[in-house]
Formats: sequence, C-alpha cells, structure tokens
Amino acid sequence: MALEHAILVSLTERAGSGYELARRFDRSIGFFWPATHQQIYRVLRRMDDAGWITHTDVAQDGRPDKKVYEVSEDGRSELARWLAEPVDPAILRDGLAVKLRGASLGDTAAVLREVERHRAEHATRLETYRGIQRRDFPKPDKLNGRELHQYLVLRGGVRAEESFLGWCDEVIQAMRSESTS
Amino acid sequence: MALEHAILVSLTERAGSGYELARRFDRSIGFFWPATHQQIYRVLRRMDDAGWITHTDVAQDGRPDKKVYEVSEDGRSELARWLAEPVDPAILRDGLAVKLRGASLGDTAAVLREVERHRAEHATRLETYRGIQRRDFPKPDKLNGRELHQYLVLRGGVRAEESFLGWCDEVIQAMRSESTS
DNA sequence: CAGGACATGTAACAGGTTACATGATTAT
DNA sequence: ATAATCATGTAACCTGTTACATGTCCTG
Repeated sequence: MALEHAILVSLTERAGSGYELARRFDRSIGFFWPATHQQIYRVLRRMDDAGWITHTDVAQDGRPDKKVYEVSEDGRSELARWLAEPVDPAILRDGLAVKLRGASLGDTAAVLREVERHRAEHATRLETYRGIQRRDFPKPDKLNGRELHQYLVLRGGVRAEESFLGWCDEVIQAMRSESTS
Repeated sequence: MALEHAILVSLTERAGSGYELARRFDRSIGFFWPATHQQIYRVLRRMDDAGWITHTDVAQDGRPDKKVYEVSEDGRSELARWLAEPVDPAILRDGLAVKLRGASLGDTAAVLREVERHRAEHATRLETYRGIQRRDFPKPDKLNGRELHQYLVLRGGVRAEESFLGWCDEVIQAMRSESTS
C-alpha cells in the first residue's frame, strides 16, 4: 500500500522510466522503502491502469526504447490524500539480531565475525549518506520546503547508521572481552 | 527463510504452543522479526513436517487443548548451520520517511503531526525496553553467554529507539521553525 | 452480558523474491 | 571475447496480511 506512493513521490520529483526508478530506489528512497525492478514494473502498470500516471514511449538510438512515466492529476490528488493519512510505524526485520540472540546455540565466533562484517557494510553506507549531505546540502540552515524535507530524511539515514555502528561496537567489545575472561 | 530460525531460537529458550510463540513475538523477538499468529502456525506445521520440531498435545481444563512444540536434534543442527551462515543486512520499511520526503506535495502540517505521533509511540517503546533492561539485566557487566546476547539485542532496540526519537525532535524543530520564518 | 484472553485454524489475497528471457551497446 | 549497462518483461514461488470461524473461561 505504500510502494505506489513512494513511486509517486519519486516521479513527482522527476519523470522517469521503470529502469530509472529502480536505480533511484537502489540509491536513495529504497534505503527507506526497498523495491526490486520487477516489483516496480508491476506496480507501474497497475498505477498506469488506475490513471495515477501516464507514459510516453521514447525511442533512443543505440539503446532500447523506454517508457517515461509522469504523475497525472489523479496521481497528485491520490498522493495528497495518502499524505494526510496516518502511517504504520517503521518495520525492521533484522536477521543479525536473531542470530545474536541465538549465538550460544552455535558458533559464537562466527556470529561475532558476522557482526564485524555488518559493521563494515554500515560504515560504507554512512559514508555514502555523508557524501550526499556534503554535496547536496552544504548549508542545511538555509533549507526549506522540499529540499529541507529531503535533507531531514537523509539525516534519519545518517542517525540510523551511526546508531547501528555504535551498537556493533558495543556488541564486538562485549563479546571479545567475554571470550577472554 | 529466517522466521523458521527465529522460532527455533525462541523454542530453544523455552518450549511452547503457537499461541504462546505469537505472544512472545509481540513482546520481544518480534521487535526485530515481526510475525502474526497465522504466519507462525503455518511455519510451525512446515517445521514439524520437516522434523525440526516435535509437538505434544496438552489437554487443559477450562482452556482449549494446545500443542506444545519443542526443538528436535535435527532442528538444533539446522539452527547451528544457519547461525554460521552470513545474513542479509537488516531491512527497514519506513512509510514516515516516504511521507516526509513528499510532504510538500500535500498537507505539510499533517505530516508534522504524524511525526509527532510516531515520536510518542517510539517513546513508549523505549520505555518498554528500558523497563525490561532494569528488570532483567540490572548488572550488565556480570553477564555472559546467552544472557549477554539477549542483553545486547535489547541494547540494539534501546539505541534504535533513542536514535529515532532524536531524529523526530530534529524534524519537528526544523519544520516548526521553517513554518514561522 | 459484553469483551478480552486462550487456542487453533482455513481461505483469499497482496506483496516481495528469484530465475529466466531478450537484445543492443559500450567498456575492459 | 567477456562483462556491464540499458531496458522491459514473464512465470513461478514464497512471505505476509486480512478476514473469518469456533468455542470456553474469566473479568468487569
């Protein structure tokens, strides 16, 4: 019920093809609402049928044709309607937490190595976010409207990754000192 | 592919019925791996068929009969096998972030109110976690093994909620001062 | 007497994943 | 030559959600 709306937000910012949307989801909005290209194609068709978006076939030389989608008036009002509704709280599905909880039922050292691996991945993601922040929002005090909202979402990503890294460090430290005591 | 393993972890800690598992998921492990009772019943049957768990029918007076499940040897080795595997990074699906990103395309004030509502819900959840921490782990320095791991998972929950609250405050402050400038 | 907890389940549907298919261009 | 990028799609499958069904006991 919300992939449609995530796509409406993204397409309102800029029109694009299914493929382009899938790239955007990989790089930005998908950190908060992940989606594969198959999901996106399926939902785009449904939205097109419902009249929330329209498409234009664009021929390209050397590359396959693409369908560039843009948001219709109906899509805009549907988005406005959805924005005024309450949303469910964020859903987190963290296999690493499940593993840590069961660590003593298997190879504890392997779970610790897995925590270290995740720490490295999240450190990379944090650097990505900080790069975007420096490049796109160098003066956050001056922002308002859409740009401010985009910046604030990014800040959420930065905070979440910082928090995750801090947790990994706490886990790594506690598990290391446990095994040597 | 991991609800099975979350259930194995929970059932190893303590045997129980599908209903009891569903309650546990609501209160603890489900904060990191949510599941409804229907999902749990379906997966329990599959695990029973696969021989990872066994059940005993327990008659109760005044209450319906229940099937108490416990983990078999095969289940234990499956869990150990899974624990040594890499896990995918945590998946976050946050409709509030999508709304904030699109806020300027609708009623910005309504989105702000929604952020305030989520802040309150997460404050409650944080208090729940802190209550468990005080009750079950009053002296965290002394912990090791399974208890240490349970404590560390809870710490992850506390950190995540603290981080979320901090983000909400940042958003609320930025959006309020924007609308008055 | 209404509502909630206890206990398990079926059925239908919506959402998400994985594998495969096609075919051109560009970079290594 | 090989792989990667661009671009769209089908099919099969698994996971997750919502609604409904049943029946007892306990509490307000």
